Amino acid sequence: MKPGKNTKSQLLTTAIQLFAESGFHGTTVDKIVSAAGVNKRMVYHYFGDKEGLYQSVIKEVYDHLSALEIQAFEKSKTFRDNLTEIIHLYFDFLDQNPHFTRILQWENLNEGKNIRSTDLKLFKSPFLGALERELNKAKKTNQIRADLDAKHLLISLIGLCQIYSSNRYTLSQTLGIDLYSVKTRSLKKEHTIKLLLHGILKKEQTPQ
Amino acid sequence: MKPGKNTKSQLLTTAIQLFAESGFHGTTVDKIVSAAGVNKRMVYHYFGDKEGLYQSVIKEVYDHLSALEIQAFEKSKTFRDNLTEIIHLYFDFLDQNPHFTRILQWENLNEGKNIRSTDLKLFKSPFLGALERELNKAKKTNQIRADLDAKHLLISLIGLCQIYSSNRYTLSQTLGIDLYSVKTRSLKKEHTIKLLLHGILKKEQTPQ
Amino acid sequence: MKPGKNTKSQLLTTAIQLFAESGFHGTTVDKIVSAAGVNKRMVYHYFGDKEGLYQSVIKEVYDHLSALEIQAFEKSKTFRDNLTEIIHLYFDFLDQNPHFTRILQWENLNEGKNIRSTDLKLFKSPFLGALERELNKAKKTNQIRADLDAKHLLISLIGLCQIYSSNRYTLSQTLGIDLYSVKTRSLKKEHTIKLLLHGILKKEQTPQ
Amino acid sequence: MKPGKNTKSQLLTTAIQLFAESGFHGTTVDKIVSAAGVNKRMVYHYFGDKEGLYQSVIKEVYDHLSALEIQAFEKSKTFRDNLTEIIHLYFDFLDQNPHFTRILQWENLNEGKNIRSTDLKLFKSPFLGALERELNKAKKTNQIRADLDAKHLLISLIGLCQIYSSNRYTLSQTLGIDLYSVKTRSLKKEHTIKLLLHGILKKEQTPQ
DNA sequence: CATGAATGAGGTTTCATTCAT
DNA sequence: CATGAATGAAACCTCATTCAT
Repeated sequence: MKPGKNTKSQLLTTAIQLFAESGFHGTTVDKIVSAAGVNKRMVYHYFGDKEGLYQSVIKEVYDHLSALEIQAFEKSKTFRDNLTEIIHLYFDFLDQNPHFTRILQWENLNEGKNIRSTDLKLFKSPFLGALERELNKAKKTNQIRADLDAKHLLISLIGLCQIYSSNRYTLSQTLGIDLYSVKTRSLKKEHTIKLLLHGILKKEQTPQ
Repeated sequence: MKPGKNTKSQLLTTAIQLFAESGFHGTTVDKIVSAAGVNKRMVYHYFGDKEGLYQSVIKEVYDHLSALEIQAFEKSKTFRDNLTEIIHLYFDFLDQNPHFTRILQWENLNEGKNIRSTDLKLFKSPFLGALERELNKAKKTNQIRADLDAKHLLISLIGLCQIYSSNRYTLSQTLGIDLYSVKTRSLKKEHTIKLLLHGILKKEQTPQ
Repeated sequence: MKPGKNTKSQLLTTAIQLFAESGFHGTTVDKIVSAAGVNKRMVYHYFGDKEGLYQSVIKEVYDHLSALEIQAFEKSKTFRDNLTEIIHLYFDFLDQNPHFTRILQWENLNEGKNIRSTDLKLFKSPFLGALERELNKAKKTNQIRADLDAKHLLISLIGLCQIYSSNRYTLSQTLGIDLYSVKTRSLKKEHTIKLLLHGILKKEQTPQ
Repeated sequence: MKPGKNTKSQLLTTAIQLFAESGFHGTTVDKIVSAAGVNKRMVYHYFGDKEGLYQSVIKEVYDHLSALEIQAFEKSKTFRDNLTEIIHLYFDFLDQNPHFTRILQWENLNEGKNIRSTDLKLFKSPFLGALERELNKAKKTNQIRADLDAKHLLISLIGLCQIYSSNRYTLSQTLGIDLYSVKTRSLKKEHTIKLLLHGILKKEQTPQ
């Protein structure tokens, strides 16, 4: 293993963590290099400047997200089970990868400046392709409403799942409940799955 | 009008705008006072420090949000119309008050540090009370699923609406569509209302 | 009682305390007016500026010191008792007026800038006159060494007494004893009186 | 010589001078770096903050003082000569190291805040050990009073010598003499030595 | 490839003082 | 006589970045 690679990946790993925690302006190069245990100069050697490091972080996050698609829609059979599965998958992903989703939120607040300026142009949602295929199949077999648009449905799915983490603190405040108690964790899945299935499936397919 | 009040409110207004745009760390006191046209010292006179100003901004946002409840669930009659109305209201609010919703998102990323440290403890969601009342009425008349929980439903509603603005830039990127074109603006409302109504209403009540 | 006088004296009292504690540069006008409970503008009204207030403080301290002379050398009879008395007096004065002696120390460190620029030119040590008279009497009666100079003796007396308070903290550190324990308080008096009496009196007058 | 060491020691040297002249609050970081000819950032690089620099200065002063003991009580023979020698030494030290003694005085006025917070805990007076040894010898040979305590004697010695510099300006003012004229410089030594010797020695040992 | 020192611009905050009423 | 708002200079400190080795 080349020693340099180690320094670079160490920087990237630490930067993901710190940028996720505090955003671009809330993190300093000093904090990153000190947490990573590498020399400050190395940031400029490997990434040009702080912004270069940040963009590498964004790219890393997107690459990580891509891996999701591979898992989705592979095991289950019926559309209904597939949708159930995907919601579980997405909730679990959000829980297990808070760094990555936080980075996306910072980036959205920064108005996507860094997404546009990188070579991520071609990136597609990891779910979209799979969802479109499944949706078409289900429409043909008359299982779901015919007017459903895959993109909007995907947006809704993401919104329904992400809101629990993205607005975790303000919702806790205004609703007076802890969104991350064990109890709530299973309740939110159940609620979301039911809502989506009822919202999508034709009447005769609707679960009790 | 007292002379000092003007300076203070000028600072607050400008701070809301700039904190909304760039977050706490992305904004400088210098930028704020220069945009507000007041002396820098006044920030410390009225708000203690930068963080005090930020907390006043948060408080202002919450106070503004409270005004929403007054409008909700007042005009329409049936539950179905009421829900439709509330979604329109919420989408419109998000569109018309990007500053306020952005502030909340920054604050969520900051892990709610400032929400907790202020005297906003007693704040309740402006919609929750109204939604709970409507939900109970609709359950009694057998219009909706009996297992629906008002808080989770509210979370879902917020998630379905907010995702279009909160993830505007990453979604545009990954789905390849402009979420704020005129066409999409009406499509998203239509889609969301249908999804929610189907998701909630009993089968015989479901719209075609 | 005029209300203005009250404000002025309130400022002066508070300023003595704060300047004594932290010196000229360690104290702010804001702290003084806030502790005094008066409006900031009043400092400039009554004293011109911060330095004017400081000089008024110095003057107040000197005036206070003058009152000492009245007490000294009045009650006792023999020179020996008189000297004993004066040392007691001086130690007690230092203990009871820490503010005043501290002010003098700050001023010495400031190289006497404010002493010289005020109208304190004519001020004399409260002890010097009395000491000179006593010394002359004692020399004539052959009680003490003939080569003693009143001024140097006074300096030594001040030095012997003041060192316990002026170097309180560094001495505590380097000698490992608390200079302000009850025990030390009487020991230091005893020690100093003996040292001075032995140092001054002719052999046949020396106490055992 | 390492490149950085130079900047650090340059800062320290300049800081000793300026802190001695004007105290902690009377000196600014800007003045120090400009006088030292180094970049302001270096203060924070090497010392953390202004207070860190100040504490390093205090430590430097103490370390410097330690060097005194080596010289004391080495050359002369009799106790009387030794005491004479030590007073000369101390007066000379005060004259030659005004910076160091002033720093101690500032620190005493600051109530020893920085002495206590550093690792100077173990520091001992450079004179105390030597003085105790000499005192014991002299007591055994019946040269001095048996009731003399080394610590109080040391305090008195310091007080007798230091008062000329510590109260230089107020004494000049109130006694009307220049304490630093050539004439006074030798007079004060003579006076102090005589006073101390008379104050300590047994009668038959007392000088004429 | 790696390091610690160095830099200058700019950040937040505090100061003594003055203004308007 | 008294007040709170306002001011500009300057204080302490931090930033991203570069230099010299």
